[in-house]
Amino acid sequence: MDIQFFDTMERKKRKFTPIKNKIVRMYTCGPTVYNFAHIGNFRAYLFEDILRRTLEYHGYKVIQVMNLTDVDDKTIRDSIAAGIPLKEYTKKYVDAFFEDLNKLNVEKAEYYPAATAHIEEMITLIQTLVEKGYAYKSEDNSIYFSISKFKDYGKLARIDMDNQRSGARVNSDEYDKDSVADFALWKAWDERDGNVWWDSPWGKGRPGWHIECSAMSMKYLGKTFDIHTGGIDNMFPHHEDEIAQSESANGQKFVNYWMHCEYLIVDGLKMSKSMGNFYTVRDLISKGYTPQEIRWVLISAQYRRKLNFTMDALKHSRESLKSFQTLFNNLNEIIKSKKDGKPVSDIVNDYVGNFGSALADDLNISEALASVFNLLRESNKLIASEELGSKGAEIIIAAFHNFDSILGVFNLDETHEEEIPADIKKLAEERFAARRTKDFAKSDAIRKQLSELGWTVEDKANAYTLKKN
RNA sequence: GGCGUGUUGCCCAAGUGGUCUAAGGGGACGGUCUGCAAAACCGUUAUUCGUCGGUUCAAAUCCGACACACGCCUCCA
Repeated sequence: MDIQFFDTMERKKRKFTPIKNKIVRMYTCGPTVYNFAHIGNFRAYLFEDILRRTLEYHGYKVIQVMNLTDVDDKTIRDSIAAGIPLKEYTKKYVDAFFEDLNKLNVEKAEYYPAATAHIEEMITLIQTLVEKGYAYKSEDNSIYFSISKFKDYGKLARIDMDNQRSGARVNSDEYDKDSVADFALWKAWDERDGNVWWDSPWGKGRPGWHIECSAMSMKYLGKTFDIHTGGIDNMFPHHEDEIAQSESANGQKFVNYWMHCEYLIVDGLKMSKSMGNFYTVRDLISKGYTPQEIRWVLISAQYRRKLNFTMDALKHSRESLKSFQTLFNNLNEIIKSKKDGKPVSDIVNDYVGNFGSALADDLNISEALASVFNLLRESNKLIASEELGSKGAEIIIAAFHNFDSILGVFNLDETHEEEIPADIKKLAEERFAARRTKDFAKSDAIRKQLSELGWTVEDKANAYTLKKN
């Protein structure tokens, strides 16, 4: 099946063809580890996860790199403020990041290179740029990239530098740049950096932000690779600068497909670290939401659309997931029953086919989810009319396994049963007895009581089930 | 000032020239089932896609203008 992605560089959908047959080399911009990543960050990482899983679903092997930016203005500033060495300070957030990724069921990338572990590679790359005449040294021994030397500068973001505002403020430490948009490849040490510095041919200092991605992508993926992703805010200047550095140094195309994830907004407002209106994954978990619920909300809108995150949406995700779980429990019961039923493979194959082709079309998750919900409804219909046999139930469960290889939100492997506290169980038994003797007044009273305790009773002909509200 | 994006039912959200009297989810309402509920299922809920104009045999989909919202041009995914 053809896969197509919207390529930011060309601003249109393009058929995806990897450089090497069936192998996809992909670079995904990772976190700056100076704080807990927020759900806006995770929207981007989940987009990348869906991308990765979709490629794998369609038979590709993915080699993914995600960088960890563990040295920059903010990590230095905050570690000094906290009085903790940089390495130790960032480790806390690196660990937290992996914990959160794990909770959200994000597949592991092949490489998570840290910037501080690749200073040598960056220095080598900067040297190349200096030798080739793309970079210059300022009075304070910083090295800047001269965008006027790279005539394609602005091609990704479609920015014509001659037309830009020259910026209301220019940092005092950038006074000696040739042009305002020139960016640092190497920053000479100053006292604000404390004891954070590395030796270089230009004296002690530290790398600029953009250079790590050029150096590390080259090391792990080669000079030209297939896909580069990130949040849309990374498009300019970060990705533009990466292109300038990489293509100037290597004299060849940097990336074949650029994919950018739109913002997540919260209750209609832009969310960013600097505005402080952010939720972290751990915030939401401590409010009682599950990682699956969070994942469901964050993947449920197509990546190129703004996603408006609300608590309502989170609550709705709980309801949706619950109805799937109910179906899985019912299917598992039918499988155990070994009974005969109607053939289902035609209808299941249709929905599975639609699911795969929807995602192959620039990750159209909405259309893919429509298939998932359609199969949910069709399955419930078959169960309600008692037409579903154990063979059919197995086929349906297999289809949901197939969906979940990309969605990663279902709990399919075991029948999911809630822990029922003894006192709740006792009340429910009492109610069941009352109901059997047709003492409906008592039965209804206990049901109400249970509901207030957070449990819903569902009656069946000669049984009942308990579910958490 | 430059560049760019969006506007689809009560809410979320697909669809980007004919199969659209517009997928899917949520909500609301009515029904089936049930002692009553819950769950599940069925039905109803946009002849219409921000506004106006144009192109076309044909437009939510293309073009233009306008309105509103938002983003980037400041090391925020």
